[in-house]
Amino acid sequence: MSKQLLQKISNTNQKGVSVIQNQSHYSALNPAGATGLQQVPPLVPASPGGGGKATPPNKMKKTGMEKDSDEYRQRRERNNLAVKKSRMRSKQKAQDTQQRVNELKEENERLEAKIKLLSKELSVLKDLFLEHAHNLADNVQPPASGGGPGDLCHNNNSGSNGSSQ
Amino acid sequence: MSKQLLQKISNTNQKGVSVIQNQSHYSALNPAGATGLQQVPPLVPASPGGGGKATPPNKMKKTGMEKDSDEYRQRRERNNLAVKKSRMRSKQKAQDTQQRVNELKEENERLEAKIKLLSKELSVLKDLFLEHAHNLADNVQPPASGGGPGDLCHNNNSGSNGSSQ
DNA sequence: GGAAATTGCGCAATGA
DNA sequence: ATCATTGCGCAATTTC
Repeated sequence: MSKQLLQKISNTNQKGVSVIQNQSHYSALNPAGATGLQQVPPLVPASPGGGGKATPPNKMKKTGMEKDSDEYRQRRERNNLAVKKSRMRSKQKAQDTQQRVNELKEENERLEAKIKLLSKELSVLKDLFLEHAHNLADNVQPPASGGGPGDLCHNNNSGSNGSSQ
Repeated sequence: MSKQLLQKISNTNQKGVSVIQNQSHYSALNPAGATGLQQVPPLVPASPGGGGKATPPNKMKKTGMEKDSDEYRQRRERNNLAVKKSRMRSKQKAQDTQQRVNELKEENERLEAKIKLLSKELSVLKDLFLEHAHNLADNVQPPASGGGPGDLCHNNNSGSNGSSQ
């Protein structure tokens, strides 16, 4: 709502000379001379009438480049098609990329969850090891007395894994 | 990469004078047949697509909506600006998304590597456990004999995890 | 050199 | 009513 004032006023002239140059030929409205200040020669003058006003830069590659030309129309149509196709592709690509992001994010979460799980398992096992080590160090080796912490062989690990997914 | 630049340049320089160059091709003179490719007939039967707006004999809702109107010109200019801005953003967004994909891919690789590592660690520890259990089951419980596989207390685990990122 | 593909840009309809 | 989005066509340029 209020931040478009400083962009490219460069081409937005405001000196009073609105050089709005329509490169069309029709211009009964704006016959040459009105603006007087007219540069930027249209590469495609396409000036048909050629009456009095000389459109000097008649630099068309081919004679007969007029808009009514079959050649022209055909080319335009082809190009329009190509443009459409290209844009469609572009859009699709962007979409695919976005989807890729989603997939990757998902997988990322999965992987992190797995890491968490593995870390936990590892932690448990290590604790068990430490405990065992302590028992050994304390020289406490009761064959199978009370249900103390000496019962190391029971691995209460859940299904453990080994297979991913 | 350099295409845009060149384009811009071609449009602006060469004269040093920034002219608006309002390319309203097609227009009054443009006959109807130009492009029959119009799926959605606009409320205002303008000429084909793009900048086509003319069909001179037209009932615009607003008197003074003609091209020479100040109002019109102003609106157009504003819209052009908005369009440009929007497109810029769109492009930027696409770019960001692409970058995001790359980042995510990288992180995924990292995570997978970590998983691999953790899995390996876990595997080793489990093997140790099994071995120990075996020894117990075989009733082989040498207190601390030679450096056989019974040396369970050595945890060659490096710092490994604990910290993320 | 030529055809298809990109790209920047403007217009108009439409959405918010 | 204003700005933002989007589809479309044109033309210049690039790519093949």
